[in-house]
Amino acid sequence: MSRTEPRATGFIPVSPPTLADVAERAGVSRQTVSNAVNNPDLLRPGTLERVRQVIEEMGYSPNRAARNLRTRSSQLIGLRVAPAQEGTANAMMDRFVHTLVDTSAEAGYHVLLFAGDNEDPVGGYENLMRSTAVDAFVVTDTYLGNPQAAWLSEHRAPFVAFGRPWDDPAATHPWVDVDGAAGTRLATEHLLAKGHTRIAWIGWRKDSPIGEDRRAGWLGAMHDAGLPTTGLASRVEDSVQSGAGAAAVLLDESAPTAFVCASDTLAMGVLHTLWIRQLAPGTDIAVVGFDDSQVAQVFPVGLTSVRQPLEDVAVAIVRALEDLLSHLPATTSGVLLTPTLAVRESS
Amino acid sequence: MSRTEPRATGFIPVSPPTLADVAERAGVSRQTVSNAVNNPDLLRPGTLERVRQVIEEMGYSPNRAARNLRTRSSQLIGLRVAPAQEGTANAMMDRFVHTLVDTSAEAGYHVLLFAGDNEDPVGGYENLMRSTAVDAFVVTDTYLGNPQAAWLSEHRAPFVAFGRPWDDPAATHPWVDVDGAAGTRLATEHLLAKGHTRIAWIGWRKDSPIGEDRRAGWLGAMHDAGLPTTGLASRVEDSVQSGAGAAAVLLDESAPTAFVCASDTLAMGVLHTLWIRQLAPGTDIAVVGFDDSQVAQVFPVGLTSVRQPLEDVAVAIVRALEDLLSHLPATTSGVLLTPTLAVRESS
DNA sequence: AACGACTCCTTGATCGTTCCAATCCAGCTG
DNA sequence: CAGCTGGATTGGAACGATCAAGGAGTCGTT
Repeated sequence: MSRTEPRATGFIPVSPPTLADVAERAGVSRQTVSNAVNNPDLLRPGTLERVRQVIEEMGYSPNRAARNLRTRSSQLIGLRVAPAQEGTANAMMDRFVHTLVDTSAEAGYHVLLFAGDNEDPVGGYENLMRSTAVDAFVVTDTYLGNPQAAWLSEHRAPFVAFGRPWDDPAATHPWVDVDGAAGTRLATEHLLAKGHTRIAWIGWRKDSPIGEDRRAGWLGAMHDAGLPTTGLASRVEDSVQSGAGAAAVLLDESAPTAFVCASDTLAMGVLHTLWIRQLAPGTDIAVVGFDDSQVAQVFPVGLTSVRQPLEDVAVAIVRALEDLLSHLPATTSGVLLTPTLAVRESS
Repeated sequence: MSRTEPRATGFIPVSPPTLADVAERAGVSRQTVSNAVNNPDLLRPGTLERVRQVIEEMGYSPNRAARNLRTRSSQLIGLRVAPAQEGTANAMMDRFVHTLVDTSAEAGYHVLLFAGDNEDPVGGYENLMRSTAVDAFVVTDTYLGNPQAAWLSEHRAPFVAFGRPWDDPAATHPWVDVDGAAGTRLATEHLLAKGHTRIAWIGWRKDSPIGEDRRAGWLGAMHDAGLPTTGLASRVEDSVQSGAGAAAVLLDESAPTAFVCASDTLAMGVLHTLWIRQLAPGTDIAVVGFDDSQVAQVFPVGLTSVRQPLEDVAVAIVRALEDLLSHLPATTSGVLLTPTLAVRESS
């Protein structure tokens, strides 16, 4: 009687079996089937086996909408994707999304992408939260003082940030980040070990906390080695042209033998300048980039680059999400991971 | 009475308002509120206005799970992401996903990413379909004779493919693809217009229908121009090294003045060889790649490349999905779009 | 023999929405 | 004025799962 007549008619796709269908066929109650799926321990082994077999036979999977409605959870994690824009190297995001999807799948979650609107950055979040479409969010762009983290905190929406709360160290939300300073320190020490002493820095303008963090790693390593840094640093915007320009100026004025850059994009610029000047990367002048992007890997001269452990970031984020959603007291509020160095021909 | 006491207690996030809450406050029935949201035309203007105001006041959004359960649709589109793997240039996928998310948002859909397992390529699809978690799928990797399209067709799962059904021209599912041959023809004709006559081809092995398609564009353009092609083509696997090797051989044996490549990866290899031989791309030898990937854009010498109209692909896919899900007769089964040429310094 | 404790399973209610059929009401017709 | 029409609104049922109680049945204890 749960399978009324009109449901099986016509060429319209036949509805999948329900809990009640399985129950009837197995000669047990709905709840028992439910338990077979969600709490197998509650059933006697014999019953469990029988129910499982019927489930298999009928190809039953719990209807997600019904389950979501009842349990008030969707097993979905929302991830905002910025509007498609040209040029910006988001190959890193690609790697991150892949690992996030893989990792959260293991924890029983799927990833829901939603469109971001630059005009109204929190609109998408609000919508999904109010309609209880996702259980939590992963927020990735916490760098510029964007209002998302604050807004989500205020509205008590569960979320984990990829990126430290730079502007508000007192923020209480969980976050995972990569230690940029440790990365550039790694790069600089690698160059020091190779015998370089005049190691230049090309980074971003002062208003980027991430940029300042990365710069600090270079500066610290140089100071620890007792080396001077005056005239060896420059701050430009993140583009190939700017990187090329900065490299040209530094080469003319300070004669460095190596460059550490805040991004692969800037490093590309350096390589460009070297190329024009007929200097061989790696032999004449060493170059290290940041992010280990696609370009670093395929460039005719492989670019040594600081590589973020995005797999570990994804794992940490998913773990934080699980803690958050199980209403456990958060184990820790922030996790800081250390990058590695992918060494190639350019250094 | 719909708002029982315990719901508003404690620090546990207060439940969002429901249809019934809005109805009570507005002094109308649930159904009327529902109509205000979904079928405004059915309401008298005055009523509509009043209900809308209450909705606004209370910050009401329909609960997605409940709606999904009742309507048997989730407004979600499933997209499988291949397991994270190193090296393969999927920056194109990145661009595609962005535009797909944007486009489907306009049509009221979100994109659900799910993990793919190489062992069991259809497992993820089956799961989501049986649990009615998504309304349809977008399948992107139809190149190698993978079983997904066939499996989905067989199980009557709604889906649209990005990529032609090469192995089965009789397949009836909707698809959208980019005309690779037209792209390489465009590239070749661009080079012909620049005065080149000895234009070489570096492509993939014969078992790739996409590769053969792209090759055909070059071949056709050369034939149409009455130019010989013997000794000017080579087939290798898709890697920088292979491209570099092929370029070296071709330069030695056939003295081409230009290269058309089946991918940016191969074009990178060509540039590498030119670099080693101190030949200037663009002035000495012209090079054209395929996909307009990140590397093409930032390479010290900008790489001319065939650019797939991924935005248009996304739009066409979403349109096909809408047709499919509204149970309209599909307007057309397949859509073939023409790429453009992004001209840079290398040609 | 009665009782509680425990295991295993079942029953009714519920989540929040939309579908369906029924009802109300004003305006028109004959 | 009854009868009809059609637009606006309503109440009950259903979607398919889980939750919260409650019943059998078995066992050991008093």
